[in-house]
Amino acid sequence: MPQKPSIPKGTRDFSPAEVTKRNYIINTIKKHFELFGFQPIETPSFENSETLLGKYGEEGDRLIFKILNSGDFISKVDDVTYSSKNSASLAPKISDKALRYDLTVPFARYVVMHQNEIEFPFKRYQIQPVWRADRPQKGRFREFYQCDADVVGANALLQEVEFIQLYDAVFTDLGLNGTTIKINNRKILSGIAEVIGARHLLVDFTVALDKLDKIGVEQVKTEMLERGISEQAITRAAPLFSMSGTASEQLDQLKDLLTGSEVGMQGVAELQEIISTVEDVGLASAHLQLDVTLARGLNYYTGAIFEVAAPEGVAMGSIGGGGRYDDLTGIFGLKDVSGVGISFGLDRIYLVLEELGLFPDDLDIALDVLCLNFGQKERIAALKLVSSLRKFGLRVDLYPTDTKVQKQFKYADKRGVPYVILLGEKELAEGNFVAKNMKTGNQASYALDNPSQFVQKMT
RNA sequence: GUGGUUGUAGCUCAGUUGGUUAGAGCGCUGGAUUGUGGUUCCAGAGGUCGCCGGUUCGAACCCGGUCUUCCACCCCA
Repeated sequence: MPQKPSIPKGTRDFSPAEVTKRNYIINTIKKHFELFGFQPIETPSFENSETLLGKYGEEGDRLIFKILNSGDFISKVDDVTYSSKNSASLAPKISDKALRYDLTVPFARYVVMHQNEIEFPFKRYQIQPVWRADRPQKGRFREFYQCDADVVGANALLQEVEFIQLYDAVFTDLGLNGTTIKINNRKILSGIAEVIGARHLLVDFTVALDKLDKIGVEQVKTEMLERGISEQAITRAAPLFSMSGTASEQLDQLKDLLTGSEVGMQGVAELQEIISTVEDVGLASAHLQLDVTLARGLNYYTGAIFEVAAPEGVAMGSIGGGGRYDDLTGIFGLKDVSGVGISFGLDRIYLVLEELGLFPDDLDIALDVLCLNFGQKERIAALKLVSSLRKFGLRVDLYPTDTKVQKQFKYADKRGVPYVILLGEKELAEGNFVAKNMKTGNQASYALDNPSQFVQKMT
């Protein structure tokens, strides 16, 4: 019995038209990464489990795909663990490898392992798939691509500015105008937690605060209470819930709030410098927006935090994110290497471009010319013509069999080929070929020994 | 991991309180048309109704389980 084919939940096949569109996005991102001086690296699809586990918090560990050991792995498990039926204790005994969960942690591992060959500051980019054992929903998959650019080994706010420009350059080039680059600073969040007396609850505080635009003030307060933050502390943090005005006005309000916190004031100063530099330089199409409620889940960010929102009116989670992490490589034994990085969410950008109809029209033309097949006698002349046209850089194909002309035309029409060449008995005898423009229906004939005339005509 | 939702032809979907042989549009194949596509006309192929089990004389329809889709939560790109 033939089995019904299927693919795992949250994974996708990509058809030619989709791959073409994805490549268009990837190539645009890659182009700008390189224009900004980033160099490509690649790392393995799977890492040793200990490299990944514990780096993304408890929730993250649950979402890491674990790879079963090879061989008779179950016989090596001791009886107590085996009969305990406890996944958490059994997993490490039967799995010592796991699929890459993001590109940042493998990059940190790469930097530490190759520190002697690297020239710092090291700017690298990496475009590879990552895997998460998550429940799929809109714009969320279990296998998806991340396009990351990071720089490590230099600690200057100029880098934050550069990443904002990079976001702007890529989204402008893609025609995606009106994106919002939200920026915040982890130090400000720490400072606030400090001055309201909830330092030990920083994570709970930020996770709840992050939901402000989604669930509203009252529910955020409720969630903070549930997470153990006192009513008094929430009252003190109240100015945050209604921050408004320009970036510099908001920064002034933050200064008032954070006067007692050294780290908080430092965050304000950093943001001030980044924002004013970006204002001086200017952005092409993106808006930079200070958003004090921006938190981002990952615990390793220590300074600036970025998140990019699609233009207004497009219902989509963030299409990019990033930030500064002062000590990412520390967990692998290399101290005092700071880094900043951003990530582009390829799959989500695809959905947004699709929704707004921003993919170039000519992207789905995969063949410029189809030469029809008239049979044995004309074959050699057709093959010669096809290869000489290919030398002009045209994408040209010869229909493989000499079926009915009607059928070959239908094929050309369906593939959206703009030009069809007819080279039959008549043309061969006269030493020329006929080219038909499929859009206008016009046809003209050209000398077989001078195909460049046709090439000039079609461009 | 929690809650909900979806699954019928290649695609989008109908299908009456459970009742003979499960339909439509689009697409596909062939023909009208042996050197001209898109439009039109004619004909044809294509289904274990997601899968497993149960109830029933009888199940696409009711019940249970399972997988899948999409959505919300958690979290995140």
